[in-house]
Amino acid sequence: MRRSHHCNELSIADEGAEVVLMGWAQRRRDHGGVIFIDLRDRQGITQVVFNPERDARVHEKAHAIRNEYVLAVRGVVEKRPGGMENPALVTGAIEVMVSELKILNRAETPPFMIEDDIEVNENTRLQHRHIDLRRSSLQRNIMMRSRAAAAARRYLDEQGFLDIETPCLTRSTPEGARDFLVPSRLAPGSFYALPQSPQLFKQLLMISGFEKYYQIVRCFRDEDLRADRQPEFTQIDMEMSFVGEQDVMAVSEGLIVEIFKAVLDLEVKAPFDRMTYQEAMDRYGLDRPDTRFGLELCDISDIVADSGFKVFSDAVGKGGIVKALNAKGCAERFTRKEIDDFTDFVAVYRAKGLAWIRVKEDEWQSPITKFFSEEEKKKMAERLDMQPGDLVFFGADKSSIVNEALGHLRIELAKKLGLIDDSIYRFVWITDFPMLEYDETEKRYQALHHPFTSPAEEDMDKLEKDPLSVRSRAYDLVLNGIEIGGGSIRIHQKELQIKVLEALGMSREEYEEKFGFLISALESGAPPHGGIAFGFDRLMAILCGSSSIREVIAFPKTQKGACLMTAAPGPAYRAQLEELGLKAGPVK
RNA sequence: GGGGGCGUAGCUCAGUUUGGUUAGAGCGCCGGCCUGUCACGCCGGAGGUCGCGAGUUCGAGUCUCGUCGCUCCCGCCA
Repeated sequence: MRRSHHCNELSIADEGAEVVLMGWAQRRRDHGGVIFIDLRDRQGITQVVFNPERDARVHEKAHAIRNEYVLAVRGVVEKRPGGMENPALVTGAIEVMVSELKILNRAETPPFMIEDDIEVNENTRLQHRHIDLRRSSLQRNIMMRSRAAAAARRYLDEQGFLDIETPCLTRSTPEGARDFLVPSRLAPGSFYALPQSPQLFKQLLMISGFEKYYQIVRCFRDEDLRADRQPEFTQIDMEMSFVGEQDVMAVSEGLIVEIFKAVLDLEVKAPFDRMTYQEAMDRYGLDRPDTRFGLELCDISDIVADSGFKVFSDAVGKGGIVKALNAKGCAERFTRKEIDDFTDFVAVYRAKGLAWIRVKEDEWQSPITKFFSEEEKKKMAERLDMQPGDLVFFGADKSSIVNEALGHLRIELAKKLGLIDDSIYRFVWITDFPMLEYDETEKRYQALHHPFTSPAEEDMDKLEKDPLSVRSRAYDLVLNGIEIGGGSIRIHQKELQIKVLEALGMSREEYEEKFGFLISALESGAPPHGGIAFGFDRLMAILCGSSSIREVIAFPKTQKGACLMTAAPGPAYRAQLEELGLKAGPVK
């Protein structure tokens, strides 16, 4: 038998045709006489019928069918009897009256039902991922991912980008994330590293003159996992020569538009909004603002700098800030207990407390009101637009803590208040990032993006005197509060690259050893260049409406980095270790 | 490294607060009946290392300690 149709294709127009379908037995309904099987393939479901009056032998054979048996059936498409149509099924108007059945394979009863609405522990699902992947929501996600990748390749190819592969076995660059190491057999005691991204290779390709590069590429980072972080993940990686920020952003917008069209049949409007890092931090507290709703933060440091409320005045005195968040009309929306819960919520971000004021008709109900002068109250009320019925939260601390705590509180409040419309996609470019940040534990400057990002032209002279004020030519693309991509215009001149590496506290020996090959490449005629990389898994999670990227990855790892199907990672054989010159336990 | 949640039948969960007879339910599975179902229906049945280990106790699914796994978050990570 040879398959003639998929299980979503047949309709009333095919009535009378003899067809062959192949797929899995989704469900069996045996009425003693007639037997119905919902036959499932990757496209859909068709009801096939075994009727003893039509064919006693094939009906008898159908008794053996159980869930997930693999079947081939030949039969005639028939219009279902009046009133028996199933409108929930695309093929619900017809059924296939089977004349020939071949059981291609039997199957053990699956550990869980192949249905979407059933809730199964994730570890059971991951142990039997091949079965889990049969569920239609995962089939849909994986198919959408394939369509997105195809759209990206088509678009980038049309734009003149070359798909060039870069090595997976490469050199460790102990900057940024922890590397996965791969021991070398031919050079015992030496190690390759798996790439955290093809960053340096794509820059080298620009220096080689390829001008436009892209790759849908696996990247590896040996850090702790999250719902949106796996140890291996996929980027849509791009790099272009002779471009500035605007060029990279424009190509990126075109790419995103194409992907949304291909996957969701949705017209996304470009160009996207732009916002500086500073504005994002001021208004939203985070460098990846969710701009689908308001509830913005407001700085009141100047008003309370000399306040009688020590928590506020001390914070400002020590160089910190005081910011507020006005939850309009929420004075009665939350109980005292719930407000206390918000204090616990922000404590996670190291906020020591969360002050609040309920604005009543004639007074402010709050433990802190009594500390403020009339003047301070008046200014606060004005700046925060405090109206009766409002509930205002305050954070006071170092700016990083206040912003992070209130930034997350803002999102939490929006969720609780139903302010988020998850049918819309709000994109925003974040620009003008600071070039460096100070690492308290290591007592040195670190690149916020990476050390190959170019400083902004006009800040160049501040690199030595006031490094923290230098802005970079980096840009992130944020969608609904999630960072989906980031990139920069790179440094293409040796002198500047060295200056930046030195600003990061590297000695000449150190940068020569780690990045000597890049520096010498920059001397060989490097064109100005820049690029971007999109987190493909995160993008797909948003497109699929999933809260975890594990739902858009065929074979994801658990939070401990294990693959429950293959039991990776596992011990090595002693002989393998010996060949590699390694001593490590446990061994087999 | 730290904090929270979960772990009882193949799956989802109740039972744990207050220790006490033979650990229950729904779905699934197996058998029987049933010719128009689509979550088919009816009858019957099988199925348990209560994650694992120690402790307290006359007695532990239940209390204590340890440990393992899954998950969310902080740190870490761009």
